Amino acid sequence: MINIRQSDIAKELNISRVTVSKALRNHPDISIEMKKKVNEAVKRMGYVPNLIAKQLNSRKTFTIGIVVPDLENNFFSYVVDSMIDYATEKDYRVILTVSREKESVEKRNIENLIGMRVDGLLVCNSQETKDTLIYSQIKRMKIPLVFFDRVVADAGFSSVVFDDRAGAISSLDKVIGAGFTMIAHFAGFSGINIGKERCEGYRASLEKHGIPVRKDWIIEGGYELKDGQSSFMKLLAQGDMPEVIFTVNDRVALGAYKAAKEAGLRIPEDIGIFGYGFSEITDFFDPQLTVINQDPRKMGLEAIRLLLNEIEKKTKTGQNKIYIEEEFLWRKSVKRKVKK
Amino acid sequence: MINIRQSDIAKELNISRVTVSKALRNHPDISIEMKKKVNEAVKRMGYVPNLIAKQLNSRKTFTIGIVVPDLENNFFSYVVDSMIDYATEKDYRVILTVSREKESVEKRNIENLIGMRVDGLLVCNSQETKDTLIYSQIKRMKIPLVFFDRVVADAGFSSVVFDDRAGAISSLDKVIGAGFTMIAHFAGFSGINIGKERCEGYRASLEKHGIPVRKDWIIEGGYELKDGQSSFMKLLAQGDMPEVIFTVNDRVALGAYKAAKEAGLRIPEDIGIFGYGFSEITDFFDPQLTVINQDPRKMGLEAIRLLLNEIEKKTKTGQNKIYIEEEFLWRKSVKRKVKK
DNA sequence: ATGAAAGCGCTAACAC
DNA sequence: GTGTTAGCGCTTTCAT
Repeated sequence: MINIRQSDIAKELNISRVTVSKALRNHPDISIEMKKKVNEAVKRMGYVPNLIAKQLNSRKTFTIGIVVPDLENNFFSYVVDSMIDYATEKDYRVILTVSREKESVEKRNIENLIGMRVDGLLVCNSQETKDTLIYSQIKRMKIPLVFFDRVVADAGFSSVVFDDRAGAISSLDKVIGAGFTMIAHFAGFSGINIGKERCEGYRASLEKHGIPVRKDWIIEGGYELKDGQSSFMKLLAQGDMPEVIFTVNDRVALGAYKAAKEAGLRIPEDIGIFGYGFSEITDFFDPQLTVINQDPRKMGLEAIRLLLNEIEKKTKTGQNKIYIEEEFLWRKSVKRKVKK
Repeated sequence: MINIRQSDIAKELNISRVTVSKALRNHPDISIEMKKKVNEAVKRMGYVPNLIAKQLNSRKTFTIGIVVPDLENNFFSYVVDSMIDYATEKDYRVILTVSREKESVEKRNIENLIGMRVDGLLVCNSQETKDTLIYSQIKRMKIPLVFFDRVVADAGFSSVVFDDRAGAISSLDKVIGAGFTMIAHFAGFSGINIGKERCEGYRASLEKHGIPVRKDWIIEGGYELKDGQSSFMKLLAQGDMPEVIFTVNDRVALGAYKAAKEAGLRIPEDIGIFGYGFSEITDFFDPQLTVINQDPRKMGLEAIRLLLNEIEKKTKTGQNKIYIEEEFLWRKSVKRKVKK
């Protein structure tokens, strides 16, 4: 690698390195002719300023560190995309790391990013994450950090999350409002937060409308396609079918689609299906999934916005909790019984 | 932001900063007891080494700069994911930039990454990119660079690409081998490289098997869903339907799906559809698309592997051209007429 | 208007 | 074993 330095330009022009530095930063000290000369030499010699050196003595890197659990999950790739978009607009760079849902990797990534002296961190925890020591250290070091989607509670950092319980309730309200009362739920595992809140919302809405909550219609499984399939099979085996199924996420919904079709049931004529997800993916479903849409771009944007504000001290650090509104998109996979 | 430096530890322990530096790097000079003392202080005081300073005098950053045109395109997010995977494994970091298919942004991103003194670059050009000046400069600076997917030819860099023409031919061969002769093609625009090669492959295979190429069965459109729909409508309007449609990519295929279903045609019973794409997405199609699979992870992995080898001088720079094999996945959207 | 000196946090080379 | 000196490429005083 060949690198031209300011001092090379200085030598070439027989001036001091400081003059070059000032000229490059358009310092009023320097005469216009000199600036012209310098800029010319810069082009001619192919000088590219060394940001590392600049960062070292400014103690500001214009770099944001991102930690996501997994990029294979398209949700996160959209989140990251929107973050980079905004960062670029504001002249920040992004170092992207992936934890593969491993607590140890998450920790290593964060240490690495701190070592790089990023100006701030955007973190979505891995599913494993229990040990919050590193976060209290970040707090002590006063490094701005914003959690998104998954949060270490009580660590004293700002966060951007969805309000799952509220989203579930308002969606169920709509489905019930459209004339349905027989609604099953393919839940995740009640252990994990995400599944719990959605399930609670489901129960709350039914109760609100005086619809009895049937235990045999809440089927706990996992969060993957196969879980949707097996839950559907289980439901079918029980014999007593609901009109609509509310699924904990889009992969489970797709599993339900497959199982339903294999059982010769049409969607939405024979069985309606809706659930959590995000529109970019569920667009592909046939029929398009009626979805409680969690917009990854909104989340990414709010998170990095908040972080940059905290970095630039426009907002108090660690005090903000933003809820991203979920949007209910009524599409093809559920058919209204009652007109709006 | 609060940062502890080696000198702070030195002061605390009443020793020289150099001793700290050496102890931290486990230098044989230093006694075991001293190392213990230092490491203890490190923990206690929350010292995190400043990589910026380290990079400045080692002139090595262990950082790779990536430029992709667009992360919304899931293909690229998988590519990036696999790159980060491998980079992390080899203790490299990744700065990720997105050009949004803009030449100007691509250029700015690259300059930025060079300024950060990344050890190497992984670049997929924007669709606009014409001006190759920056690439000749990179060549002059001897910065290792590997192009992937889209390449600036003759810039003297290594590259990793798919061999579209070959992939199309071998796939068409298989479809023809399964008993089909009436095969239409929804092409992109012949102006763009990607569409051209695929179309050439289509023609070449038909000709090889003595099947006349019908001009009215090569329908040029764009690369988006709506283009697949309109191409299908056009085909339908012509009245003379093929048995199978070969589409230039998966979005066009999905458009064809939609239009076919609306026209009351069943896939694959009434019409078969297959095309370029990648399996992660086309899995969602109903029925699953028979696809010429371009594996993004393979591409990402080969690209960063090659780059790291060039960085570490295990391979000559700029001399390698790797073709990623495309894999034909025979799935549900085309039904064999003849047994294998 | 131009330049000399000092320092950002770290490491390599060379004393003691 | 431990410490001193110098330098990575840049910027920020402060002289001239």
